[in-house]
Amino acid sequence: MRSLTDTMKLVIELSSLHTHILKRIEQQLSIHGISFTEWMVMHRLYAAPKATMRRIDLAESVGLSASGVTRLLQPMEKLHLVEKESNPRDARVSLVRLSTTGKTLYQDAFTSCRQSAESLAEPLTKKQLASFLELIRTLQ
Amino acid sequence: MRSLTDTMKLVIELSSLHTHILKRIEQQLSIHGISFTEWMVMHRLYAAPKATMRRIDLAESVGLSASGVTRLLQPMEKLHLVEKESNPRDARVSLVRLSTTGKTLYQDAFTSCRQSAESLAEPLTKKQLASFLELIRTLQ
DNA sequence: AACTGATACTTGAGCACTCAATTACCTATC
DNA sequence: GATAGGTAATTGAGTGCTCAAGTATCAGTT
Repeated sequence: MRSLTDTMKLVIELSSLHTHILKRIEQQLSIHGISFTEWMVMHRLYAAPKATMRRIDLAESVGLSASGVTRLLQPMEKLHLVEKESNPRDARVSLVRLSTTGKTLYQDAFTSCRQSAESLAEPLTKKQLASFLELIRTLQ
Repeated sequence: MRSLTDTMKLVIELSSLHTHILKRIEQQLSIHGISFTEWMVMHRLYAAPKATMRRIDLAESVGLSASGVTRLLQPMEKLHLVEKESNPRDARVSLVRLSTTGKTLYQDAFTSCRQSAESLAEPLTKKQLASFLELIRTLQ
C-alpha cells in the first residue's frame, strides 16, 4: 500500500477539520435560525466598504454560484434581513444591503459563533493561533 | 463596528480555504468520474484494517449521516466499485469492501489528486507544511 | 441607430445531502 | 423465552446547492 504524501494528508485532514468545525458552528447558529452560509453572506455585507454588494461579488466571496446566491437571498429578503437596491449606472446589477434587523441578527449570531470558535480553538496557544492564520493565508 | 476575534478569523478563513481547495480537487477528480466524498469513502475503505467497514463507521469517518452513506454507496455498488458483505455475527450490519476495480480507481484518482495537492501546497516550505498538519491535528 | 459579444441575474431540472420514521435485528432482564 | 430498549440500515420528504438555458442590459463596432 502506497504511503500518503504530506500534501494529501493536508487536504484530507483539513477537510475533516472543516466538517467538524462547521457542525459545531451550525449548531450554535441554529439558535438564531440561520445557516453558516447565510451568516457568511451577512458577514461580507456587514464588512463591505459601501455596505452594499453586487450579487455576483457576494457569490464569489462566499464561494457560491450566482444562482446559489439568488436562492439564498430570497428567504432572507422575505424576513427583511437584507434589502434589494438598484444600481442607477447599471440596470443589470441588483445590489444587496443588510437591513437594521439583519445587522442586529448578524451581531447576535457573531457573539454565539465566537463562543463556539473560542472553545474549539482552546487547545491552541496564542502564538499557534497566529501562525495557523498565517499558514492559511499563505494558501489562499 | 466590532473587531473580529482571531478565533473567528480562523473559522472564516479555514472555511474559505476549504472551499477553494475542494474546488480544485473536485475538478481533478471529475476526470475519474467521482466526487471528493466518494474518494474519501474509498480512501477510508482502502486504509481500513480488515479492508471492510460498517456503513455507520464509514459515515462517522467521512462526516456523513447514515442515510447519506446508503445513498452514496448505491451508485458505487452498481459500478462495482464497492461490494456488500454481511456480518455473520450481526445481521443488522452491512459491511462494505472496496472491489479490485475500486482499488484501481482509488489509486489512479489518488495520483491525480496528489498533483493538485502538491501545486496547491507549493507556497509552503516543508517545515511549514509539517507545522500546518500539526496544528490541524491539535484541533481535531 | 443596428449589431455583436459580454455581463448580471433568474429559472428549470437535477443531484447530494439531511432529518424523521420504519424495519430488522441484537442484548439484557425478568 | 418473552418483552423492552437500543442499534444498523433504509426509505420518504424536504433543503440547499449546481449547471445550463433564458432574459435583460451594457459597451464597443460599423
